[in-house]
Amino acid sequence: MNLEALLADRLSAALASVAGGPVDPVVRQSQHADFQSGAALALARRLGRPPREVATEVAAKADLAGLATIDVSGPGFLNLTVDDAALAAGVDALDDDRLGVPPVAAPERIVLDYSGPNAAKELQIGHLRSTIIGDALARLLEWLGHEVIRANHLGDWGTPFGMLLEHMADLGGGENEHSLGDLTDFYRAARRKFDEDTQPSVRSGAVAGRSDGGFKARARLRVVALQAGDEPTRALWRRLIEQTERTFLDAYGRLGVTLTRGDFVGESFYQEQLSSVLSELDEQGLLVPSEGALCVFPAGFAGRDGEPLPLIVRKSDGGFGYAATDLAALRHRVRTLGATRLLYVVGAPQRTHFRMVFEVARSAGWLPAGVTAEHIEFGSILGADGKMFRTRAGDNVTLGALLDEAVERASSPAIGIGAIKYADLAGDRRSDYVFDWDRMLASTGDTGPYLQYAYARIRSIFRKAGAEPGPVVLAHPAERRLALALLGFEAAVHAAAGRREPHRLASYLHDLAVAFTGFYESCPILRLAGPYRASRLTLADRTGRTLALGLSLLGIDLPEEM
RNA sequence: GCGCUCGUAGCUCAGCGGAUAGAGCAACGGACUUCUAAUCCGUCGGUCGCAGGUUCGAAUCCUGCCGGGCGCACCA
Repeated sequence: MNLEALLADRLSAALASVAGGPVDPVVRQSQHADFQSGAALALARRLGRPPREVATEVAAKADLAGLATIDVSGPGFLNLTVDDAALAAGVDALDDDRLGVPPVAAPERIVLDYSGPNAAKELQIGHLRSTIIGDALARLLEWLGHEVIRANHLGDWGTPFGMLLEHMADLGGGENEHSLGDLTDFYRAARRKFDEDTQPSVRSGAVAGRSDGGFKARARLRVVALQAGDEPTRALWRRLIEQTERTFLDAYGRLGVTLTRGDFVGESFYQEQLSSVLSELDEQGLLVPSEGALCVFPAGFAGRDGEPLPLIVRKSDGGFGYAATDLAALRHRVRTLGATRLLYVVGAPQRTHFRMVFEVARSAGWLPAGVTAEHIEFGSILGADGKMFRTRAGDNVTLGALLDEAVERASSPAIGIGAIKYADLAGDRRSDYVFDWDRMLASTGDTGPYLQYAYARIRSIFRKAGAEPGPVVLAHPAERRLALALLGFEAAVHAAAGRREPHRLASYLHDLAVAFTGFYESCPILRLAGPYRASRLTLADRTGRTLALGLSLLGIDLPEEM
């Protein structure tokens, strides 16, 4: 049941009849009543009539029988107060698995690109937001009835693999798995060898020496071998990728993220499509040689010096960068996978990149009418000092270490990890946020534990309650407030999914928990007998269902007890 | 330099064209013989960065300025 939509429906009929055409009823929650509409104010101006007069006419024509009462207030607001009987019936009806929310009428096929860590590295805190936000959106959109194709765009290709594979070969070809046991150490060691090799060319080290001379050069050759399909090199590469995929899946499992191995489609997958990306762009006359590279110059992008900014499709050394891969992936997702909507959950700093990619794709005809691409950007996680969140030593924080600390501090995986996820999802994703253990683990306030606690109390009641829930009767103001909150679920889910803003759902759930806690404090249940007890049990039951469903859509677990 | 983005209560943030700007934290004062007090109730606290403009109405839209962040050709 969607109260707002129901009220808006009834009001828009009245508004249309007064205006002689469709008018957006703009029904919103209000402090002055359950809901309000300011539509008459705007309409009055259009009609050149006094606002209160228009409002009065709309109120008179609105058919709200059995649903709400309406009155004109202030300069011409329409205040709507929902009938208690309608509220009670609405809550009674929330007894199915979907809480009365129907699947969308027109499902889309959505490719949702998120997480995207780099192979051969552990997941870092830098991947946390993309993973958490992306997974919440995946769950939400899927639950609403869309077909969601999760795409974990792994960084499994490119220049760093030269040094990684060469280092791996030095260690004995990766025969022994534990050489990759700690990927962070492995990566660091390779990096160190690469950086410490200052020799300008391979020539001086060509005399098979024990010194590591020429590591850099060998790494470069290794990249060439990888891209040329050299089988021993490919075998090393596969081994490395398999190992890292295993560690990613472990981390996703711990985090409670729905990505599976089948969702892993790394950059390597698109390598054989790159030449045709190039040729199609060329056929359309979009490709421009510049300083040795092949570029597209989408309109409206200027660089530091005011010159047009290129999207570099092929580098001057003949290699392909991420722009080419992103274009290939986009084309593949539309053309082969048949997506009607592309979502990229990637940090805000890449905004320009995605604008350019989308613009070029449109020019190339890879984003036809009816297909949309959207960059779901998000801000950074900051430390208490307001700078990027790092360890004391200045290193990136690994996800494993972060989750360990969360579980230790909360002494419960569900609570610790839920706290991290909730903190990430509770604010506007575009804003940076400060990572603060004490705040996110607080049992009071807008936090995961607060919501989980409300749920645990409900479960506790039902462990003790003998009687069955019964029809809702609203007698206490706290019951009414809770009922109203319960009926706001559908609107919250649609707001969150429609704008790809999970915090709309998170903050709804917090409001619901607050309404429940108020009810819990002032409306005893177990002590009662008869219809009021049954009614309150129903209210508690619906709250529990809504919290459980809502939090599951955000990817947050709920303990039965706390 | 150009572009994008953000500046709301001491702190962390909602609100993004509508009625006296909301939460949480912190501070202060209350509430447990009562379904989990990991809770609740109350008080205190804001010229919504500054200045103009559009509008019946602006934290919300436009312009300028100040301040922070990010981006600006071969790393993704």
